Amino acid sequence: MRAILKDIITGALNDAIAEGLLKSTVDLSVILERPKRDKFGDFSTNLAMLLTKSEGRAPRMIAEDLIKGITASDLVERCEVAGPGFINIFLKRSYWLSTLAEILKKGEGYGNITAGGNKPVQVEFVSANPTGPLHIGHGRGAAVGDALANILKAAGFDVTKEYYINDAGRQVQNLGESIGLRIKELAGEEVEFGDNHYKGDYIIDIAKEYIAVCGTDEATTEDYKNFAIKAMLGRIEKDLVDFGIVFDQWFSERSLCDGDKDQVGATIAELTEKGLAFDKDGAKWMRTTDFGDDKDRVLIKADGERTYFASDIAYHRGKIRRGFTKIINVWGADHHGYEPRIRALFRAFGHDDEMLRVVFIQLVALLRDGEPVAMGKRSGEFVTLRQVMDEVGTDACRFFFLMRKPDAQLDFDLELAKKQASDNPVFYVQYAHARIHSIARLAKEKGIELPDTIDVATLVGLELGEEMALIKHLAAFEDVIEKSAQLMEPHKVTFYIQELAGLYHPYYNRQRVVTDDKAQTIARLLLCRAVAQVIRRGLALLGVSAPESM
RNA sequence: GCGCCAGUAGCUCAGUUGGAUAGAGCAACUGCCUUCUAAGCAGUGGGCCGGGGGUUCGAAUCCCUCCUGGCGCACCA
Repeated sequence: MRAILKDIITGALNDAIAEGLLKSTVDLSVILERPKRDKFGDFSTNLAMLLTKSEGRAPRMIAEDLIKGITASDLVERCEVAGPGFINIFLKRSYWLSTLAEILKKGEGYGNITAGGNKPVQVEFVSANPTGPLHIGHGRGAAVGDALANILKAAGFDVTKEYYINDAGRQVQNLGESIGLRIKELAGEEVEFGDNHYKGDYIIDIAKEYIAVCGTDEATTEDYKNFAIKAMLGRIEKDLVDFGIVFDQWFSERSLCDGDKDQVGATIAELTEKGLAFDKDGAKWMRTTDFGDDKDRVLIKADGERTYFASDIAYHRGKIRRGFTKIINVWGADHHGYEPRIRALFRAFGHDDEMLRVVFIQLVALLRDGEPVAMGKRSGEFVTLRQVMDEVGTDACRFFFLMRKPDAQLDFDLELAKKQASDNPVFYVQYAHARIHSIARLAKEKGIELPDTIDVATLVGLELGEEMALIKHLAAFEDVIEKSAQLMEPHKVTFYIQELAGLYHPYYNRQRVVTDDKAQTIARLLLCRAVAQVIRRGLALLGVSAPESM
């Protein structure tokens, strides 16, 4: 739709130039916006104001020369110059009705656009260490990552969702040791835990599982570690599945340094060859400062052990090699200091680091009736995703995680999320959907049949201002998806469907859909169907269900 | 000290290639159920867009500076 309008305006511009009214040949990309006020039209452009410099004339005069060509289009009802030189465009009602017909025709596919050009994109998210259960911070990352993946898919990208498993290195070593200690303890031995050991109850559970499966024979920390990683990942995957998230790929860090195909070693060797790695103080470093980092980074420590960063350069190198043209990492905001070195890696290997996009997830502050849940601002770290999910349900949980832009701290009120009233946004939106289905059921009972083919004539019964407002909002859905994908901000979809529900409820309250006026009833039923369809699709992008009755 | 993110209505937040009178939800107050779900709707009040400079026809938006808050500055992951 936007494209059609741009064509109209560009056409008007060219006409004006051809007639000698304008002289500018500057290639301006036409900026179209949806004005805040109805009286400013369905769309407006500031093109004339942008041309003042090159034309050397007042913007309103330039605008006058442009509106002739715009008005000539048969989609345009009228077109006027306003304010400092805006061109406000009003489209014909028939245009909007045909748009609604189009939306209905596309059905569930409405919302799919081609902006992504089918380019392969990877979204890596959650990637929590398999050393403990997912907490609500991970949950927010999971909700954002998954919604982002859905939105990018709708925007026409070829998306792969990936979880990076940190199954190598110190942390999982600590995990193995922790299990070993608990097993000894269970056997009645006196044990002492170190600061680095995991002491949660889940460790005891896994220790018991180990005994049940493998017996009490002497075993190595390596055995415990491998068992525990598997057990933890099983729990994490279960949490995620129950949260509605299924990954395309689980990528093991360990697989990057498996003996014969040691990609970490190979990547380090390559950096050394390029002169980008050097030895200092008994350690091997990467010269990340050459690529914008504020200090160089250690790859291999003086004790011979590799750093996490060493694995990560091999991992990201691999992402590029796997052919992804856009690489998205969803990280906790506390990792933002890590971004420059990863960016450095892209540039070190001659890639445009623009292909990397890191989405940072801010903390979640859990509240109950407005009061902080646990002491301390990091309460989110101590509450598991499972607890919250079980308490408020996955729908409310996911919706709440997506109500704010990822990089803004989020207040999550558990009582509000459970509340079945209009001040709970998730219920507000779902309720609009359920109401429409309720009407549809009534219509069906009354034997009202909807036509198979829908055109403008079918919809002429829609003539109220609030009906046009609904249609125009429906028509904006694809723009929202494009923008949301482009900026990697799923909350735009959340806001959009809240607005849509906010337009629908008053309409429902004021107007009756099923009446004795057959033609009007059918038109209104179709409008309702379109609203339900878009709400359902929007909720689906967020990973939230759309119940047909509540 | 340096870096990143933020500061918009009482609260939580939208507002992103600079646009017209800065928006929404909640909370508060006042109304609305013989009618498709009142789990809803209508109305009212509410703002030096953190402060100060600058850029220009125009700034919440861009630049500089200061203040405040969060986070990060490992041979941890």
